[in-house]
Amino acid sequence: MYTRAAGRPYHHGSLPETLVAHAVELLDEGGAEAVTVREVARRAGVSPSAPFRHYPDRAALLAAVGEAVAMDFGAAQMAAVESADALPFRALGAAFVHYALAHPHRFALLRGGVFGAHRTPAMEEGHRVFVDGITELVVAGQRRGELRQGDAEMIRIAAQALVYGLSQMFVDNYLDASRADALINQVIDLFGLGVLAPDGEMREAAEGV
Amino acid sequence: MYTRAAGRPYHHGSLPETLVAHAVELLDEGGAEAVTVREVARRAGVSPSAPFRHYPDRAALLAAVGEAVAMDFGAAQMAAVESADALPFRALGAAFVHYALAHPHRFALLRGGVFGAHRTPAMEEGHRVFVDGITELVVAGQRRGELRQGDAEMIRIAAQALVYGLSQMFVDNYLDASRADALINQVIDLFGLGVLAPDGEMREAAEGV
DNA sequence: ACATGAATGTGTTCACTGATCACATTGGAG
DNA sequence: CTCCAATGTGATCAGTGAACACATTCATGT
Repeated sequence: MYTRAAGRPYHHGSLPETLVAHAVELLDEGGAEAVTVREVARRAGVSPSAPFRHYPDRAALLAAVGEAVAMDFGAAQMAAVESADALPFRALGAAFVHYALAHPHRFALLRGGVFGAHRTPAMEEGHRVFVDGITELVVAGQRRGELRQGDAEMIRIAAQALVYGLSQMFVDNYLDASRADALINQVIDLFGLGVLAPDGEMREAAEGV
Repeated sequence: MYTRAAGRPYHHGSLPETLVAHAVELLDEGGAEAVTVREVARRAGVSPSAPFRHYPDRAALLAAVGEAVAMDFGAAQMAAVESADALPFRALGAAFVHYALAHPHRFALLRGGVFGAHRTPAMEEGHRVFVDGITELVVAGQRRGELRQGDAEMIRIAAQALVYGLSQMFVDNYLDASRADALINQVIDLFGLGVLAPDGEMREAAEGV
């Protein structure tokens, strides 16, 4: 049973935003499966069916949470690339992994949202901007002669996969989070130079293509 | 209400295995969340509470599913590395991504299982063998002068992150699965050579460390 | 051969969840 | 000031994980 608190007026005023805020809270506490419509309603001090006025179903609520989280993530990435005097790639990669480490459950949601198939139209745009920005950075690096020539899009994808996978490994406790910084730097260095031995036959054969 | 089918004997005989088999079926059909204890019981033709005799709770059943899937995955990886005459890394990476593409839901489960924090003791051993095998391959490559010197463990982690992230991107429909083979090869090539331009200043500075 | 205890399956029940719907309340447009 | 659309409520439904007492069967020792 639910009975409205005495003080609060019948109409909440800004329920959608409040719901999302509490949902993010629950997400951070116990992952997506802990985000139950009822508990969100409970925290908002509202009846169990009230959220359905604003979100057709639980998935829609989670999608709204995904959008909110995506905004926050995007802002963090922007901040990182701007505060980096040099080596923007390293800064971006580190910021990406750090966000995943700081908010593992948000990262899991982003995986299915921003980077997944469940992108809402609103997120589509932000994501495109983000990705295009990175590709731009790659092209600029190529123009300066720093980065290898070739399909910039493909280079971006490889870099993204690397950072993405590294983040996931940390989140899954597969790697020791306390060694995160050192590992990130080593992995990025390796990605810069390549795993093939310098002056080795294999490298020269591959380079000669 | 549930009533036992007329023909079947009271005791099933091999319920645990049957339950896991049906659970894997459900996993492939609709992901982990589609694996409900009741539906598994239903398919096994057994009462809703029967599974709890063999698995203390749903999580334990899913763990058993994880083990079964891990075996299958491990076998696929072994087969790939053995059938590869040369370039075992490429074969391994491709097999990894292909498994993820063929069984996206299994891959998601493995993420939290084999590669995650929820490893059962039984999986721990298999995983160790797998990882040690890869590190061995790296060390062998270094001895032959093919691969760059340095911490073999770190090289393994980087390669794993790359393949892991690439798999996830395909699974999440972030990348076009029909272009998988070409992309895998390009990304692995890039990982071999490194993204820094050959004969560039940045590479020489980094190499000189 | 047979009794008996352990293992396994059944039925029922509970609390919780997502979802729906008729109804209550209220703010704002006219 | 009235009425209506938006918003919140309460009750209810089916499906879920889980616990429990009970039923059935298997296996083991004598």
